[in-house]
Amino acid sequence: MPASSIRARVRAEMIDEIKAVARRHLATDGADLSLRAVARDMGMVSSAIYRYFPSRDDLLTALIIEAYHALGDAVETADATADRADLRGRWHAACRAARAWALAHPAEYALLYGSPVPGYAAPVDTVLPAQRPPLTLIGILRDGVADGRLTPPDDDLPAPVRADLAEIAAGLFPGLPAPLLARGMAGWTQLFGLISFDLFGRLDPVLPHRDAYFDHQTALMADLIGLP
Amino acid sequence: MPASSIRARVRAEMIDEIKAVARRHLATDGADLSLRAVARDMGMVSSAIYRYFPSRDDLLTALIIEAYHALGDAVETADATADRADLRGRWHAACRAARAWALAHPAEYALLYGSPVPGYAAPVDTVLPAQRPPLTLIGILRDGVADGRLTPPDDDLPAPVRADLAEIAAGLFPGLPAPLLARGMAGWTQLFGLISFDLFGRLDPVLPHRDAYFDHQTALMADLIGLP
DNA sequence: GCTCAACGAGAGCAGTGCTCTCTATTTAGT
DNA sequence: ACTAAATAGAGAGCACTGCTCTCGTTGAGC
Repeated sequence: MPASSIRARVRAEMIDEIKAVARRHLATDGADLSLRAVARDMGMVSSAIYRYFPSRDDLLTALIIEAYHALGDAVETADATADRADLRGRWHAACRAARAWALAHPAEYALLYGSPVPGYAAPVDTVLPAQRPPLTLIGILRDGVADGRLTPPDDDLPAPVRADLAEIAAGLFPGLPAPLLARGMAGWTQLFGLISFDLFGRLDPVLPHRDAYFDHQTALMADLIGLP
Repeated sequence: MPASSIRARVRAEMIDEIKAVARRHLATDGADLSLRAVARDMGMVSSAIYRYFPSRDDLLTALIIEAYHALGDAVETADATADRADLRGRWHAACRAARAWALAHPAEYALLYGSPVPGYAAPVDTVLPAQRPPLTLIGILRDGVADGRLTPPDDDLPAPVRADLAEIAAGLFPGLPAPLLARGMAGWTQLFGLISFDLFGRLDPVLPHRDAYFDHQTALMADLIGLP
């Protein structure tokens, strides 16, 4: 191993440590990450951080990508662990995994799905990781259609909506009918809304039994989709 | 009119103007409201603002309450304008009004439904205004049950969920069965998710026909609820 | 061994929310 | 009508932020 790589390795470790400290700050102090506080925690001066991240937004972007992957991993492994033939079981497992991750990492979830930071535009690097959770969910439907366990609905969609959805399906879920894709996206939208309301304290005072409520609501969407 | 009230009137006008300028800043600069910038726009120095609002959070709270009422007004009048007997028409009108208001006031919507500002806890004054949109939506279901146009579903809810929902119904929607309330809340959650995805740019590149998509998705929820 | 890039420290800039003090004005009480 | 008190605004200042620039130091490649 050439000597040059030790500097590169130290650099990579520094980047990792900065991200780790920043993630810790997110968890304790909330979503407004202070670069200077991160630097202080590392015994560095704030300008030194700029050797590794050109700006605070770039650090945030790195954290966002990592968070998307963490959430994606959680959802995908939950789905993969469930019985492949049990579509409804997979749906519930994936939904519960997403909610569990969000409850365990509220600040990171807010980073991903909260209101966009003013002036911050999500870079292209984030769009693929961001697609993983919905891709997993709708992948369940595609599997169901493929092996005949799930009979797609026959909604009459407005032509332009059907065209848009058909294009999406052609690119990501070959063979998935547009009406079913629409219902799957409804399920994903619902999942996001459920977790957001849960996390941002919109229903905890009025609904003490939130786990059971969540399960029932995701079951409603499973019904809408037609999961057996 | 006693002379004392002219000072009070000027004060009220000042408060209104501060809120108006702040709202304008929200619309142009995004959600991170700068108190100093508002003061500059009014030809005042920043400390003078503190004669009217004890802190930046209090100014934000005032804006939030106003925004909730603006959204609530939009949704309620849309519902009230529609044919009272046409439950599905009322549902769509209310949903469309909420989305239209959000698209017209994205920064204020983000203030209401985005990730909570770190350290900012919504005061009690906001909870009643915040309930207006979902109250309107579920009020449509209550009306439907009351006049027999809407037959409630017979889902078997987990006992604790049924109890929680029954308590909510007892307080806000007497006579509304718990399973129907659950479906109505699903519709509200879905509406929030739809608008958020739409507003925060999560589906505009992939779904050009967003109006039609929105209508179809809200129709799906109307189906789930059972609106005729 | 020399050279140049990388690194960290430090100072500094413009901006933020907020507090405190000081002055002018308006209100209220006698 | 005069005085005392409440109110409004200005200004300075504190601690903090992201970010830029300059300065030595250190380490890697030739």
